[in-house]
Amino acid sequence: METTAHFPVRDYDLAATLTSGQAFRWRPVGGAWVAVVHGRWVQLEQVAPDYIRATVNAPTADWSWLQSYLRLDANHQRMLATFPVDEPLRAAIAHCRGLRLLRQEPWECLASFILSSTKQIVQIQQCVELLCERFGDPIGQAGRAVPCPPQTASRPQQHNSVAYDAIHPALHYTFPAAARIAAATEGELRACKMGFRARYLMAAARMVAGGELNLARLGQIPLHAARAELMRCPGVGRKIADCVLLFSCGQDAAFPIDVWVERALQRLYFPKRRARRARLEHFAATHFGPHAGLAQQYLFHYLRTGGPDHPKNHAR
DNA sequence: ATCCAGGGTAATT
DNA sequence: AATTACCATGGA
Repeated sequence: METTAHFPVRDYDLAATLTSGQAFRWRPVGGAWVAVVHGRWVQLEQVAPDYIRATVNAPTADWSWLQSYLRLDANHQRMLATFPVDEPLRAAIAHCRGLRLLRQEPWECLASFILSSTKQIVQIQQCVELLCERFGDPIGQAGRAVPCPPQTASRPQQHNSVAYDAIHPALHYTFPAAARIAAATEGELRACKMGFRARYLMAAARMVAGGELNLARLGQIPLHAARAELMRCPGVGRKIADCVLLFSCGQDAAFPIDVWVERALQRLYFPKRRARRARLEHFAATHFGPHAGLAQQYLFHYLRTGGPDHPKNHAR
């Protein structure tokens, strides 16, 4: 049993994947990335283009939880080969070939994206972290128990992770279970800066904790059925439902359309006249193939970090 | 200061 | 069947 494991990879850009707006708890620490996954503290580092090193805080024989999370069994080349050959996708893939999808824990993913509406990614990160600090369980990097978080744990230095981990290397929190959120009050949730989303999160937590909404089933039923199931939650529309299905349920045809992707589809595929949302949804469902969700992630990442619309490229 | 952010909902046109 | 206001909050 080891606390370190090495995973051979090909076309896996760890940094791009962990910062592409699908997961919100990864923080840079030196050249590595730290988060809590499946209740365990874990540090990941791309030690070479074809190797990812994982370090955990307790001797571990079974790494399947991490292999699943990183989707290490996915055949990335084959997935890219299913894409239609068009210029926007070609440019997006050329910009970052190793962008991957993760398979996160469904409840964490659902809760996080309920908090995402009309928020910037940095804001979502802060909100999620605050939620974990208030309602999650403290765990230690070194595997030792963390008896009591410091009194000011609610705002540990703005989450500047590098400095923070150097000073308090052991302080991390699990993502709170649905039952824990359901047992809180809406006021306590609002104190985590989630505003009007507190009511939505509470409702979803009760549905999940009460067994009324079975997240584990969402990956095994047709996409449209899974989507409808998630949209029973107040505050969860098609976009958030598709995010949860794509980022945590392995529904690879799910295609969340946010403001960035909508602009991309509009400008790149319907430059002449304005296409309605329903038109874009139909186009996405028919044009990009069985791995449409990955294509969506490529367009999103490209537009946000280097595409023609990016500020650094002085474009409009 | 004003605008906008990985939206959703209910109220108006 | 389409727009519009509103929801809290913080960063740009």
